[in-house]
Parts: sequence; structure tokens; C-alpha cells
Amino acid sequence: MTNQEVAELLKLMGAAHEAKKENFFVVRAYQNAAASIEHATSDIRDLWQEGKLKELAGIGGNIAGYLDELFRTGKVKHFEEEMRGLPEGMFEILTVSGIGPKSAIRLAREFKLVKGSLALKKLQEVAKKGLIAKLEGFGEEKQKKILEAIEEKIKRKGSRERLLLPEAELLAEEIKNYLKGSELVEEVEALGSLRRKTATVGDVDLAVKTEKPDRVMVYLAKFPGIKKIISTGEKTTMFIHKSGRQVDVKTQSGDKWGSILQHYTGSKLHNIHLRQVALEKKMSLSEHGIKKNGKLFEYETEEDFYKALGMDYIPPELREDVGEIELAMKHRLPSLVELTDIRGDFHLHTNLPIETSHDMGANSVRELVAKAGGLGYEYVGLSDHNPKLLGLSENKRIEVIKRRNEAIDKQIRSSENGVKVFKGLEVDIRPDGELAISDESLELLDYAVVSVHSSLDQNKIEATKRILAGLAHPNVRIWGHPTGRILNQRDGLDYDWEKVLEFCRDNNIWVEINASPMRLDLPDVLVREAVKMGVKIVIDTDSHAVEQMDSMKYGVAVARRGWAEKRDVINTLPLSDMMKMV
DNA sequence: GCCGTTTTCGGCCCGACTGTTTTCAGTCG
Repeated sequence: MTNQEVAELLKLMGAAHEAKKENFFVVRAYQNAAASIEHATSDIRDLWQEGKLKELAGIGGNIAGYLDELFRTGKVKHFEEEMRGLPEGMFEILTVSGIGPKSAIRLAREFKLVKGSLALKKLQEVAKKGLIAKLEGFGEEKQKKILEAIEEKIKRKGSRERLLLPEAELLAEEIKNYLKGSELVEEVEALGSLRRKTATVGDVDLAVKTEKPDRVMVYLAKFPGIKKIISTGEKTTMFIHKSGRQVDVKTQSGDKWGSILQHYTGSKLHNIHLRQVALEKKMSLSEHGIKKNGKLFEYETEEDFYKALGMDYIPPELREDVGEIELAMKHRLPSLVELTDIRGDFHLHTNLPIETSHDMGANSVRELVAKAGGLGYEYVGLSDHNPKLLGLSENKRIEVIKRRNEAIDKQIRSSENGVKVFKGLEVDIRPDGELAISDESLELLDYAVVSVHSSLDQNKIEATKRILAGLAHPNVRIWGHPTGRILNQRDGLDYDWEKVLEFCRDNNIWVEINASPMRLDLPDVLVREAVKMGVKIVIDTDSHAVEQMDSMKYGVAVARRGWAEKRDVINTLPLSDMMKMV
């Protein structure tokens, strides 16, 4: 079972307790445990095997015991007992927005909903017949909302769950620009996972600084990008954007601006932990500020908010409750790497006409170098895919590489912006760990990026063997997009990370954070592991066109989420130091 | 059900919005 699956199970248990109107704090305990497992950086099964379940926040003796039973026997007696008597169909309709546990159990009982997707269909039918409105506590309006939510859910089935970062940014930008058209709006800022810069984003949340929230809400209601308003009041509007995405817009006055940013940036676990700290100081937190002895203290900035809790300001990328709160209290947070620290990019594809194994770039060496100059870089590395194996003899491939080197030199001579060019290749690590070009070919290069592009379903043992073999060749300097994942599409490979990262550290191999927004690979939690172990990170864009070189910021965001400082990232080095490294 | 450098008992975040309500429960974030 994956962490997500275990978390879902615990959420269901929470819902079961809530439906039965039992102690609400039990409900919350299950929800907290689920959230904790969902965001855990280790596999929950591994933690169980190591006897470390209770080390996760929110998991105590009882839930640890249930999970132990789950992993040993595949089921939990206590859970089955709790579920007894609950209508099976309630859990299916629980996923409809607007239906919570209490409504779900009533509807499922009333209409005898059965397990599976039939439950949703049946509910849709009875809503159409007007039967829901007849139930006590329900009415015409509720029936209408339920029907709409079911239709929305059916329509969205199969569409992608989460947005990539640039997609979310674009959507946020569109709404920001509209909001800024009102003179009542002083400032707009992203909240939630978009502000924390997680690899993918669910909903877009925005905060608006204004002294006239009700009038801003009226203005927002006229935004042409709205498909449907979910709810709107004096301070908050939630709507479905034309793209089908949900957008939440919350307002706050300037004197409480820091409070709302803090509150809605999350993460949920970060805030839960923060509230515990506050509790010990007899404080309570909200989007309006900090209450102490019944008196509300307001904060214009997040810095002041955190300071009131006895902490340093915590950058949004770190707010995942993985130790940042403790360090903030001790004033020992890391000083995170920044985009302006970056001085080069080692993974760029040119349009040089060599017969590559995968796709070529769209731009010339000169264009790429010019763009690098514009970004203020001191150096770049050109790493086209290796010449293809099929149909080319070894001698022919060596000749191709030599010709490419000469072609690059020729183009550099005619470009005069002083950006140093390193000549590399991106070389496939084949399924057996062999590289796609010979060691003799590798010697013709300044460096090689080696990466996986095939057999991405190998098991952990095979994959580890493959990588350790692939990295052990001359001139291999960078391990490119290590897992091979594509966000929303495939998970990529898993390795014995300790082993492979150790190898990289001991052999001066830089582990890439591929900044392409569809990859963001190495993932943030593994960056944290690598940094802890002293592995050098390199942030590359893997650009196949000059515009893509602007994606460096996404890679830097991943590095920051992985607690990387400037010294952990090799391409922050000035050229003079870099010359000694390549 | 979880948690504890004041506690092994007695706390546990809280505000916004909606609909069906005649004072509040359910849902959401």
C-alpha cells in the first residue's frame, strides 16, 4: 500500500466517525494522521518495518497498532467494526463537493446507495426526480447544488488532477491582472501550494489586500473568466474558472496582511505544528492574527507574525513541518539558494545536425549563448543527446562527435559575449547500465550528463545496479533527471538512494535538479536527502529552445524546497572555480 | 485518538459561507 492509499483509508475512518456524530476530536485525529502520512518523506511501509510509525506526528499507540495489523494481515478488525452498519454508498458520494459525512450517510441510507460508481448515478437520478429536496434538512437549493456538483465531477473525470507550476502561475496571473484593475486593490499574492512552489498545484488561492473587501468581491464577480461562482460573501469568493479549475480569493486589510498570508500559505501540517507551539504560549492563531488572553494582535507582515511566536521568518518553500519550526525557534534556518546565485546551465540542447538518439534543440549554439549572456550567466554546457546507436559504427560516432566539437568552436568564435562554453553530451544509460557511447567517445568531451530514457519500470534493485554502472565511466559529471519521472504521467524509477547518492558524493558526480516544469527531477524530498549527505547539486533547464532557459526558477524552487544553500549548488560557482571542476 | 520541560487527564484552531433554519448545522479551507 502506498502512503496515499493508507492516508485515504484513515480519512475514511475519520469520515465514518464524523457520520456517526461521535467525538469530533477522534475525527480530527484520523484526519491529522492521514495528512501526516500523505506528506511523509518516507514510505509508510518502510517506517513500519523499522518500528518508527509513532515518530510521525499525529500517530500514536492506537493508529500505529491498527497500521501494524493492516500491514501484517491486510485488514484492521477495529476498522471493519466501525464501518459495520454504515451504508457502503456513502463513501462514493463523499467525494462530491458539498457533500460531507453527515449528508453522505443520510443520502446513502435514504436512497439505499450501494458501493461503487452506481451510487453516484443513483444519487443523480433521485436528485433529478426532486426526491432530495423532500428530505428534512435538505431543500431545493441543496438538491440543485448536489446535482451540479455530480455533473461537474463526472465531467472532470479523466481530466488531469493537478496543474504544473507554470500553468498555475498563468492562471493566477490572469486573475491578478483583473483584480489589479480595481483601484480598491492594493496588492495580490498567491497562497497555498502555489506560494510554497510544490511541483504540482491543485487549486489556485489568492489573497487581496484591500480596505473595502465587500466592494472588491462585487468587482471580482464581474470577472469574465468565471464559469461559475461556488460561494461569495463579504470577504471571500470561491469560483470555478473557465479552465475548470477552482479559484479561492480571500481579502484582508493591510494591518492584518501578514496574518492572512501566513494562515493560507500553509502547509496544513506546518500550521498544525505552529498552533501547538502557540498553544504552549497560550495563544491562538487565525487569518486575523494571534489571540492572547482574548485580545487580538494584528500583523502587517509575516515576519512580525513569526516573530510574535518567537521564530525567524520561514520561507514558504520550507513550510512543510519537516523541522523548519524547531530551527526557526533556534534561529538556525538554512540560508536558501536564490535564482540570482545561478551562474550557468549545463543541460542545453542545440540544433546541431548530428544524428541524435532523441529530440534535438530548436536553436543554434550562438542563440543559446546569447540567451545565457542575457541571463547574466558566465558559462553554459551544451549537452545534445548522444549520436544514435543504430546505423552508426563506432568510428562514425567518434567522427560525429569530433565534427560537433569543431562546429561548436566555430560558432563560439563568432559570438562575443564572453560566456564560456563547455562541450558535453547527454548520454543514455541503457537498461543494463551500459552507456550509449564508448568510453573513448566520452574522452572527447568536457563532460557528460548521463540519464535514463527507457525501461522506466525496473524494480529498485535492478535500477540501482543500472545507475551505479552507468555513473562509473570517464567524464561523467552529471546525473541528469535521476528518476525519469514526468509529472502527472509517470512516477519514474526508485533506487537505493543512500547507495547511489553516496556514490555521487564520493565520485564528484553532480546530481541534477532538472528544472523543466514537467520533470522537476530530482524531487524536493530527495534533494533534502542529497544535501544532508553532502552531495553536490546542479540545477539545469534541459532546454530544447531558448525560452525554456527561463525555467531555471522552477529548479531553484525545488532546490529551496530541498533546503539547499548556495554552497550545495555547483552552478553557483564563478567561472574561475568552475574551470577547475569540469 | 493524540499529546505532555507546568499535565497520563483534559485539553484539542477557527473563521467564512450557505441553506434551511427561527438560532444553527454542515461543509470547506
